[in-house]
Amino acid sequence: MSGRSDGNARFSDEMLLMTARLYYVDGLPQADVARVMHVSQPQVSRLLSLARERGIVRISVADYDPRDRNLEGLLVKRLGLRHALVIKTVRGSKVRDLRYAVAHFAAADVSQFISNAQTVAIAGGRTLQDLVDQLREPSHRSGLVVVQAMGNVGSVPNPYDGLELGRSLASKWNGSFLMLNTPVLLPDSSTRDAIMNLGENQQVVRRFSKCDLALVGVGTLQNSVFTERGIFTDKDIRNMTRAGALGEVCGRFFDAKGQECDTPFRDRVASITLEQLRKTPNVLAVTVGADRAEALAAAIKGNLVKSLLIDDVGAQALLATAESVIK
Amino acid sequence: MSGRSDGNARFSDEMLLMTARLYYVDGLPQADVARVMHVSQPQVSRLLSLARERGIVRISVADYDPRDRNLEGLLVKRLGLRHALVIKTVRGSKVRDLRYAVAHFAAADVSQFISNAQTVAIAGGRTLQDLVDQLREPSHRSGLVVVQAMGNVGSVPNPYDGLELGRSLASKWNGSFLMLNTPVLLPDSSTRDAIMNLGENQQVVRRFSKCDLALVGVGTLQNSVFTERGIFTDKDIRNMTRAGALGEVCGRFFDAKGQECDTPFRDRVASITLEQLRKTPNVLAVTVGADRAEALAAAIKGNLVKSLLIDDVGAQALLATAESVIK
DNA sequence: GTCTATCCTGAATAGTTATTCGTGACGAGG
DNA sequence: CCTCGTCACGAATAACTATTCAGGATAGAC
Repeated sequence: MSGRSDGNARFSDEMLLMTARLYYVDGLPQADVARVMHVSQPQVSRLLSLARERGIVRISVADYDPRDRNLEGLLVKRLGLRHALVIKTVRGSKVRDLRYAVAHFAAADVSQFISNAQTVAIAGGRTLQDLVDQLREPSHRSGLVVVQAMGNVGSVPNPYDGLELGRSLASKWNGSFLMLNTPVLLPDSSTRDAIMNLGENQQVVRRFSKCDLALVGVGTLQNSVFTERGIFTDKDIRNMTRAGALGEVCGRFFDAKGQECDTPFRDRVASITLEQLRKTPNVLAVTVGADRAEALAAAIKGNLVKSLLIDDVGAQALLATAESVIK
Repeated sequence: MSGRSDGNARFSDEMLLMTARLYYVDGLPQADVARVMHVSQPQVSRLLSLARERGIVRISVADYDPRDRNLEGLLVKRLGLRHALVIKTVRGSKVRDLRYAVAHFAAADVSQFISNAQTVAIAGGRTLQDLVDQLREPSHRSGLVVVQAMGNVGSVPNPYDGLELGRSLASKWNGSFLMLNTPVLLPDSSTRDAIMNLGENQQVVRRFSKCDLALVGVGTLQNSVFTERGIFTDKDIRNMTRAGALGEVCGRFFDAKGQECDTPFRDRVASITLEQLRKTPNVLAVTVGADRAEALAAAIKGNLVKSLLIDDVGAQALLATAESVIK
């Protein structure tokens, strides 16, 4: 609790001021400033960052609100969402960049959600990955428990699966992480039950009912974890379609009303159940793009999803879909 | 007087704002900003400079006063100078960098002097060169007449001789320049008079009496135009010393009282006379360093110099010299 | 006094930004 | 419809800036 408050006290304000003036006001390159100040160019670079730090130089940017409050309001009002985060995006971007932008601009708000929670369930997905990457714990708080919401897909660990995301999220909040130690899809219902009842997994399953917050993606038939990783065949997809499946959350498929579809897969999935999600106070779906509109509308209608983080184009598509259903 | 007021109107403020936010607030490198904004990195660079231009980004530096007002006050008070510009400098700098710094920080103030003048005489010297290099005409004014205060030294044109400096100064103010077409040192008095009376040079000589402002350097015996260019021999210097010479202005040597020394050189010099300088309302001496203190003190005492631009170390030395003389 | 441990520095260089320049798009004039 | 002039764009690259690293200075421990 002694000195050490500021960094380098050895540089006088006068010196920093002169350096800053030459660089920022007069526009000299650092090498020229260095000659005038009789120091080396690297030192000028250091002096300048110190000057910024000490507030001798101030760079202010007019406020930019990355959120589309208008669309957010519509989503909350028309779909009954608890929270909506709609991020403005640039048209024509690649999905990869879109995900990054959405995650970047939403990070601060999502951090709030997380900091207010005790227990958080987390699924997988690339937008979720970007989001977790961008998160920074706002204050040095501890006690957060993160649980993996669904089993692992395939045997190759993947940086955007719940396992990695959960681990990363927990470490950022200095919290603890509980993994769900099982493949997401098991050969049959009894095996599934057996594995989920193992002592270690019971730790996790018990938490599924006690989460304050779940972070999930929402998939479509064409674009779910199973489809993407090649676990589903075309035939499987047709079967699912026949069963009325419109979307997927945590490996579980649901219909237009957000009710879980009764298919052979149903009881082989190791993940938080839709019923448990429904009982979770806040379920934040994180998606990007317009192609998930129907699935999202259904998930929201079924109360599987309570809050939404999405790009503005996706939000507009979702609203359009919801409207057309009402008509 | 039509459109064309601002640069690129094709970029929305929204876009600039977002770019600026990502770069300045979030600290992303331009390449990353480019991906998010779906443009190229060079475009981000352009967007950012446009954002600064439009005031969306503001970089402010606490005011830095490069002048030592305290020393200036002392100089004006104790030596009776009209104006004193004392520039703060960093100890240990090379003379080259010192000259640059002094010129840089004084440029704006000297520009004022020049803009207020009708006719300006200019001598040579390296600090003067740096000064002229840094000058920018403040408003687009015309009508300035610049005259070369002393003949040329040697046959190799030199970028810090009056010829070049005068040409450069005049062009910056969109004024006209009159050169003094002669070597500074002639074989004898009659040749000197003959050349100075040539029609073309008479144009210039006549102006010598009508200058509002003269920009000059002040030399010492060890360090004058003549010494530096190898025109003086050691013997010449000894002769000068014997004649009481302490300093030099425009090729003319003066003693401790600022009176011109009566030496063989005296009548062979082609330049503005000391008497003409005395009658010039403002003579700004521009020097750097402590070694000219005595010469400066004498020049000021003799009313050859009315104003002074100097570094703080030089100013202090000058004050010390002046004090010791008084005692 | 000697030995660490720590900190500071600038040369070298990795990393980032600004500019140049060739290309292609667009529009006015033929 | 073609030609020409103008302009904007981004690839290449020049210019500039930040960081790394190794060596030297300094302060404190013994």
